[in-house]
Amino acid sequence: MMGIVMHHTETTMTNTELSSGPRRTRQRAAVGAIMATLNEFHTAQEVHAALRDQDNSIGLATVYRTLNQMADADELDCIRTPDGQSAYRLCSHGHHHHLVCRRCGRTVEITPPDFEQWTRQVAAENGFIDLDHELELFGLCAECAAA
Amino acid sequence: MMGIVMHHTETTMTNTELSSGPRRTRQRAAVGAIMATLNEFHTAQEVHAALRDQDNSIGLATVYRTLNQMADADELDCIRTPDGQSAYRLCSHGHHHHLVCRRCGRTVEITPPDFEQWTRQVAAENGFIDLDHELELFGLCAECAAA
DNA sequence: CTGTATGCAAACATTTTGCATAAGC
DNA sequence: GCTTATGCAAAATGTTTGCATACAG
Repeated sequence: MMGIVMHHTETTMTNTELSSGPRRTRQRAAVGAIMATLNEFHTAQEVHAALRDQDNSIGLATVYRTLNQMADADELDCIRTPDGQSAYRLCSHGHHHHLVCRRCGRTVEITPPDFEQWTRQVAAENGFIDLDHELELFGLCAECAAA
Repeated sequence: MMGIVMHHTETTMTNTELSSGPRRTRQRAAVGAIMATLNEFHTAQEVHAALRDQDNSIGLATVYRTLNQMADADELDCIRTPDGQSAYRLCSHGHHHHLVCRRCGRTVEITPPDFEQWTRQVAAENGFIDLDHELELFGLCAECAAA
């Protein structure tokens, strides 16, 4: 973690970080493809099961790794479901937020007025940088409320 | 779970559910007391550790059970932290939100303008009831940014 | 005394990680 | 041919549960 000195004379990775992202593998393509077809949030387990069901099974760990990476790369949005699982969805066009039914999981996209701008202002006022935020509303949708 | 018929002639619990809530035990009092002193969200593990530190140690499972029960009884608010733990806080009268440094944990209380009112409006527009929400901002505070 | 609450340890579920192997570039 | 990605199984994590015991009412 500290003070490790590398003594080998030359690395193979010559050019300055032209490494150009992750390698294109069947598994990564499969995850990307299936995420493209899903419009709601889904857990890693669900994605894994869905791939298995379409005879394109890949390792569960790989699903977790890939989803994490895609989320880190801002390709996916990630939220925590009320029961504590991570759920992912294709990240379209800048952050957005959701109104989620805590029973059936139905989600509605919402856009708070002036929200992003307000977060920047608050952060600036308090000397914070490198801002991120999390905003979700939870409730019972009409159907679940009726049932 | 179903169809279990009790054959003993009389139960001890005579009157119609005058059971009057949970029993008052040292452990439950300890959890209640410590939650009363905390103004931020804290996980079960943190509560357990805090009690141990003040030589009032109780079982971890009991902490989980008690917090769950208090949350079910609407005595505590519960959120999920970004890393997937449940965090509890005394259920106060009008929610507030925070700007949290993701390095040192320093928190600043923030009050989005018209936020609660806006959430009610959005929920109503979408037929959602029994609303709850979660809003936190994360960033690097000035000190941590300098370091 | 009766039944609920506790503590402990084991069970559980979800997610992460170590390591040998396969595969991309 | 380097090096990254994968799969598997094991570890780690956070939480819940079964059961014998302690204790509140």
